[in-house]
Order: sequence, then C-alpha cells, then structure tokens
Amino acid sequence: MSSNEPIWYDELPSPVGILRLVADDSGLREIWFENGRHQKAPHSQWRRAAAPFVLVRRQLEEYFAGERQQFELPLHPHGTAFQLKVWWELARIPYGATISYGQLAQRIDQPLAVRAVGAANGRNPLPIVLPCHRVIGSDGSLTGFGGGLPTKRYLLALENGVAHGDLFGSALRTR
Amino acid sequence: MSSNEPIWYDELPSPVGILRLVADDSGLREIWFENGRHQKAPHSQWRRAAAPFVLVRRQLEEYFAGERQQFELPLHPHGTAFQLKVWWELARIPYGATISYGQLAQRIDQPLAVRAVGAANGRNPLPIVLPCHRVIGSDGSLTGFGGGLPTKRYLLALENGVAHGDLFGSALRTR
DNA sequence: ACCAGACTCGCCGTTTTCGGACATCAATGC
DNA sequence: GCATTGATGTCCGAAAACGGCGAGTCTGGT
Repeated sequence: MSSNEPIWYDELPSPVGILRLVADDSGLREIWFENGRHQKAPHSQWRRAAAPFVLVRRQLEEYFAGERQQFELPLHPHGTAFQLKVWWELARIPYGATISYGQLAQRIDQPLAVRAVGAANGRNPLPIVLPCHRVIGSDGSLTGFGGGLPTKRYLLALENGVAHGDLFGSALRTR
Repeated sequence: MSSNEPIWYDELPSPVGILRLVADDSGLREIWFENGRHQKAPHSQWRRAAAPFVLVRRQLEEYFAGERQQFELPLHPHGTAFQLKVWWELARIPYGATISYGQLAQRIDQPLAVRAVGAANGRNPLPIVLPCHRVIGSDGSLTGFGGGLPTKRYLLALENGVAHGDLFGSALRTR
C-alpha cells in the first residue's frame, strides 16, 4: 500500500496568493497555488506543521522581496524519469531569463519532444522554486501557468526588477 | 517514492518445496512457492533476516506435521478492498473442508462475482495460511493453484489425514 | 510588401479508455 | 452432451486522446 512515512504540509501567504507547501522528511515535494489549476485538498493522513518549512518559508520570503535569486533547499519532486529530467533542467535557467519550450527540449537532448516538455512543465510540482515560469512560447507569449497567467507575469516582472504595482498592467503579452 | 519501512524476507523448506516468506513490521505479507506461478526475485531493498519469522516458521512446521489446524499470526496482505474481503473470508473455511468458488462468492454477499472471486483467489499472497487451497470447482475439480495442483492436492490430503506418500496418487480428481 | 491571426500538421510522453482474459457457474438452446 | 451466454472485479496490453509547442500556409487588411 502507500508509504507510512510522514507527510507534512503548511500554508504561506505570498504576493501571488496563499501557497500550500508539502514535504516529506527528505525534502519539499509540492507547492500549490490557492485556487490554482491542480488544486486539491491535503490528503487526510498528512499532518500540518511549521517546523519542516522554516527554510522554505525564509527563502520564499526573500525571493518575493527581490533579495534572493537562487534557492538552496532539499527538493523531492515525484514524477516520471522524463518529467524529472525536464524539471531539473528548469533549475538551470538563470534568474530573470526566459527560454522557449523548444529550447528547453533541446537542452535535454530531445529537440522534438516539444509538446511533451510543455506537458511536463504544466505538471511541475514545485513552481517558483523550479522556475517553470521562465519558459515561454517561441513567439514570446506566456501561453500558460498552473497558478494563472497573471502570476506568471508577476514573477517575471519581479525578476526583472519591474515595479510590483502593475500586476495586471505589465507590458508582457499574454497573447 | 515507495515506503521507507523495512521489508524482511527469508526462506523455509517444506514438504511442498522451499517457501519464500516476506514480512514488514506489522505482519506477514507474502508467501511464494519456489518455482511457483508468480515467482519473482526479492526486491533489492529487502533485507534477509530470520528473527521476524520465528512464529511463522514454527506454526508452518506444526501445520505440516499435522499438529496445527489454525494459524495465529499477524498478517498484512496487500490488495484491493475486494481482494481483502475474499482473502479474509478464506480464513473462515474450516480445516479439512472445501467449498466452491460459487459458495465463497455467496459468503461475501456477491453471489454473482464468481469469476472475480476466482481471480482474487489466484492472487492470494498468503497461500497455506489463508487456505485458498480449500476452494475447488463446483464439480469437485481442483481447477488451479499458485503453487501447482500437486501441492493443492497434497495440502488437502494432509488436512484429511491421508498418508503423505502419495503426492501424485491421490484420489482427488485434477479434472 | 508586410503583418497579425487562424488554421493544419507533425512531434512525443502521459493519461485515459477499451477489450480480453482469468483458478467460475448456472441456465439455456440445440 | 455440448457450446453459448451473462454476471464480477482486476490486471494487462494496445490504442486513442490529450496537452502550457512550433513551424509552415493561407487569408485579409493595410
């Protein structure tokens, strides 16, 4: 049956809404956006606790304050071999940069697996920390984000030092 | 990914061949027949140990010596809800008795789920202890057994006090 | 000419769906 | 006798559908 190992969760307010954090003893497993796309209820056997998330909380707060460009956290995302390959490649996109899905496909040596990369991106269990928001359409359009396009736009604006007030007024095209 | 909880295994010689025993901390999980149908190699992360199987070993030895008619062991079989229902019902078939797949289906209040019962029976992870060998065709034929029909015949003969020598000469029809 | 959209088609991993096969058995029609 | 059929849950394989794409074509408006 499923694992007996304990799973922890907690919530964290942020400029882009409440974040639900999930972790096990070996690292951070998931981050959900409140009202995000794959929103689901915490599993009944999970336990709420703040202690496992002290590091995560601090680094995310620093990130949103514009004071952190890189995360140093134990991560433990779950997925297929292909998905993990894509997700770890995300971590290598520099802060503030953007690449296209096609380029990302090339970087994992599967230049034709473009749609598959898109699908894997769409299931990134650790948004923000694994910066899937830095991947955009080859024509510069944002095309999609689990936490909603405004959030994607906000994160990119944040990383480019743009003033925060214009959550809905950015110059970045939505399409 | 999967559980971190330790899994133990060991082997036990018996009149019907070597038995592979698998257990976790909450009870016996599996018994395989050497050369049985769903024969598989022990998982690489399992650890071999004798201590968890002291009780199991003694009770099985007593059973094969004809000195035990009922097992008193912590069991922890894994399966679907339906399968567990079938398997626990097996434990209520008296020593030496036989019933048909149809009767077994009735006892779990699903008189039509006869084939499903057959399939569940075929996946009994704890043969001998959960006596699937006591389930036979409605016409008295043995019809099938994970450890081979001769073994099924042997177990039934043992439980009926028949002399052991005739492993292949029993009067019980094979079909 | 040029450009923005709308449309088509090929690409690929994952998910979903579907169809059989099973350690059955009783009823039916021939 | 004997083949057929229907009822049940699960597993397994195959097949199809489905995406946070992208390059190419076509169309219509300037």
